[in-house]
Amino acid sequence: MQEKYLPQDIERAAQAKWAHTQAFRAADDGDRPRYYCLSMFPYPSGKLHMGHVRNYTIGDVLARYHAMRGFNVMQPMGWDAFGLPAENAAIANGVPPAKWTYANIDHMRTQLQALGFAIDWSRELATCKPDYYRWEQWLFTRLFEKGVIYKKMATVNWDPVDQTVLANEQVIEGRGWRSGALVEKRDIPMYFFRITQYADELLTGLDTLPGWPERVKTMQANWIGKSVGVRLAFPYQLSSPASLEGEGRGEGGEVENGQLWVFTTRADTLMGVTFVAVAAEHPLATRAAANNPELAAFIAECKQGSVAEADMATMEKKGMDTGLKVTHPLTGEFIPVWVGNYVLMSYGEGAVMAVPAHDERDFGFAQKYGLPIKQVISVENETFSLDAWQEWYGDKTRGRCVNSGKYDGLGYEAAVDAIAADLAAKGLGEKKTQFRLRDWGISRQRYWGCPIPIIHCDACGDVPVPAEQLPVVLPEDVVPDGAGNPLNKRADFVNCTCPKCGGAARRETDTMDTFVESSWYYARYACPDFAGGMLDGRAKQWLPVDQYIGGIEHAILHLLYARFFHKLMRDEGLFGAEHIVQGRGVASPSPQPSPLEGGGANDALRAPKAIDEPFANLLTQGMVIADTYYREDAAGKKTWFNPADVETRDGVALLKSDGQPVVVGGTEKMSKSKNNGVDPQALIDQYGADTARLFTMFAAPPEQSLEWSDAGVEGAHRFLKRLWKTVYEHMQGAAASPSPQPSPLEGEGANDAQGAPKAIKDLRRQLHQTIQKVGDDIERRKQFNTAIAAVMELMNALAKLDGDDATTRSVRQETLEAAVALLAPIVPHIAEALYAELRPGAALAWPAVDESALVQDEIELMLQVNGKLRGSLRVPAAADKAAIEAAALASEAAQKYLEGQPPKKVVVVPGRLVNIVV
RNA sequence: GCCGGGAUGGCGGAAUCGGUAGACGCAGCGGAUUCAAAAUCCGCCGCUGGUAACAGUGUGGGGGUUCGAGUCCCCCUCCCGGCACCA
Repeated sequence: MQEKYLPQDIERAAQAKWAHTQAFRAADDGDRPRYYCLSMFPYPSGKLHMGHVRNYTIGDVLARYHAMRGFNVMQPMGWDAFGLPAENAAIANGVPPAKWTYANIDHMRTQLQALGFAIDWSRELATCKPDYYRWEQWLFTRLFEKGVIYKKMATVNWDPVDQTVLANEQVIEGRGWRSGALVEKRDIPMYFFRITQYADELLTGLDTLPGWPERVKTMQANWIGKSVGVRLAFPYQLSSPASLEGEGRGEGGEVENGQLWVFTTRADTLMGVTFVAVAAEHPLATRAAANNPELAAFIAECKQGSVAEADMATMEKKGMDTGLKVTHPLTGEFIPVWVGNYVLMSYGEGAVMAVPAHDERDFGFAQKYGLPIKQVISVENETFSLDAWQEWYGDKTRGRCVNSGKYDGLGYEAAVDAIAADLAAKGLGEKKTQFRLRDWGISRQRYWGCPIPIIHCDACGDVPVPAEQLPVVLPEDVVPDGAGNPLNKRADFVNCTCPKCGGAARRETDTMDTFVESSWYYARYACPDFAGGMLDGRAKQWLPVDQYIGGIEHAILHLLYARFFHKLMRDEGLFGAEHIVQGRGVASPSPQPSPLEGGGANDALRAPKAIDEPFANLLTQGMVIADTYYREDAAGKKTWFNPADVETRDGVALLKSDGQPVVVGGTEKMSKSKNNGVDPQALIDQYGADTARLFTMFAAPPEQSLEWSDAGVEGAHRFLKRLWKTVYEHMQGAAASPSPQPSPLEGEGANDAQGAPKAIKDLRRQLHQTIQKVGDDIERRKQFNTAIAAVMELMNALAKLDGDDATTRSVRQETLEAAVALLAPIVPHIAEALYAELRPGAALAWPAVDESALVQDEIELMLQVNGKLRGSLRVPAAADKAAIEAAALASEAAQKYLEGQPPKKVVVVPGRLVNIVV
């Protein structure tokens, strides 16, 4: 055995062996239970970052653990290859996005392979390849014909200088990122997925996902935002535009009757409405602005700035009176109509009824513009005052109606019911369930994406591309210049013939949101080579994904879209005909298959699973963060330095190149802008993949953010060196000993109460406790840092075990074999090499727990007096409560505090503590 | 602004069901080894007082429940993620 731990050598050898034996090829057939372990695929941005290393190591630990326990594991990998950064790189460097993307993929694949992940590379896919996106286009055309996809107008960020649509990310403080021009909102036609049709199922489906983090389910539920309220109308009469002002009834001219619809969850406050507010894009606002230049200017101002909700919600609330009046649906009173910059056209009806007395935002608005505030809810012992908003004004749980005529005295629910009934009788309203969730607009005015398979024909309208003409191939030789979609300039792409009438037609040049590609890739991994359709029978066999791993930042959008897409594919019959109808699939997910005992178990077939949800278990990992360092010049411009170029001496951070100090700027998410990314490649080159893997798993639990630390990496590497050395010395001892290599102790031998020395018994107990804990930490708790800590403790204990007799050497052998196997999912290369030394020719197997080694005959309890720790107590493991209490009271510590008095109370928690209250 | 999460020694973190706060690792300090250094090995290590035994105190801040609270409840502060065209 080699004396030194040489990670580069053993990692190269292990990876070569795995490649040669195709060790990670998932079998599509066979009767071993399956385990589908999936990490979110990367965007091929250039090179791997630490977040990738962390994500894929977590997945790899789970995949390798399950493989060791006998599962048929599938862990695939692919590339989320369409997207904006490729276009940005093209603008910056003049390289076609396709070329840039494929080069990045090649480099990153090499990096992933160097980390030794147990990936089945035969299933690799890239979303920018026609053999992938053709099926997305195919599904689009099916859904378009079914009406699940439809076209409507939607608002986008428009850069008036670059003449292009901007992503929210490209709008910096209301201005275009390249031109610096003030961004405008502009309405353009887009295609939408009718995700709201599935809102209820997406909400109730969350209850069938016990393997998802509560917080992700809560976020999704809030995002879907189901609320029961009342949709109601404020009738109005408008005369011809010439006389729009005044009471709105108009003298002379044509009278137009209309209804302004709003949605409210507080119909009980309807009698307190003092104005209604409409969005700037609302038809009524447009109408009123026609001959009101001041209002038109205000509407134009509202249309400036980005469409991002965070911007909308934090800006100053502004409004303007339209001069129009509507009538209250119950009282017939005239109510003024305002335009409000805070009213969203895309939610509800694009208009809200304002009750300043009982809505905080309306209250502020009314105060600002001097609009009336009318109290219609009161709470006992509370006094209403116009001076300031008070919490109870908006509380619907405690109030009763006042100043509301026949509704006075009613509580929230009774008032809503009564008012809804009266509105319904007049045909001016009804109860309605409203979702916050909006339909998913997928049109992007960008080049590097999946073409939307629609042909525009003057005679036939929007015609979906027939299946036999798919895929609509995206030309890959295009270089975008940042001004508009370059596809529009490609006559060879745009010009085509209408599939219906054969006349000249134009191809749609918008591409799809890249979220569409990432919404179904998990299913395609089951059958990436299937040329006859989107999915084949293998998808049904592998799905749902047993374990999905990815960043918490995807908690809502990606995970919701993928759940939605899964249901679309189900209803398209892609998982088998029996699942087509909603809700007719298997009712609830089966529990996780339990690990196989002994690794064989042909009968432990995977139980039937629900096909309604794509991901049975979800793990959301935290970010990787690192220190930032900078220097500031006279003009206040900061230059950021990479942590790799900085060293800390005596608590002062110095730049390595000039030895001068730099400012420490705090710990932040690794990013290009702060130049604090640590390149995994440098780490692998210096310490090897196992050290990189060990450190990322040890430094923090998966769900928390992970702080980068060079010293921590050293520590991880040191542990692996020590592990290597321990095995080496053990093997040297074995070679020198007269007896052949020791076999590990099995059960009885060393464990016999009289036979074995205490040190041996204690170590074996710790060993088997550790086996139990590590399995539990990996499989149930998914907390790998404590699993590693437990093995470290075991190794520390082993180091203290002296002796060279046969029994000691056998226990040492048993302990080392188990420790190496327990670490194998985390540091597979070194484990492979050490196990080959400890057990030549044997395959790595998960160690079994020896229950008899866990038995203890005496245990230690802590002794508290008044809840404070005052001593400890040794009692037989079998002692009952009375015996423990007697022993506790008799103890020296108890006597000291009791001072001869009887205790007030004694609390005995068997196996834990005794608390004496004096 | 809205939704979700977090805060524990000098640092990363542990404490799994309300029961020994600080496991494990890093840094630091002391020692061994060495001509010396690196590497390695051994020991110490929350804070305050004390030579020590020990005592007090301590999980972002304030209050509460309990024999007992890092953990449960109420209020507050700060930090992070998401907000529909970044992926």
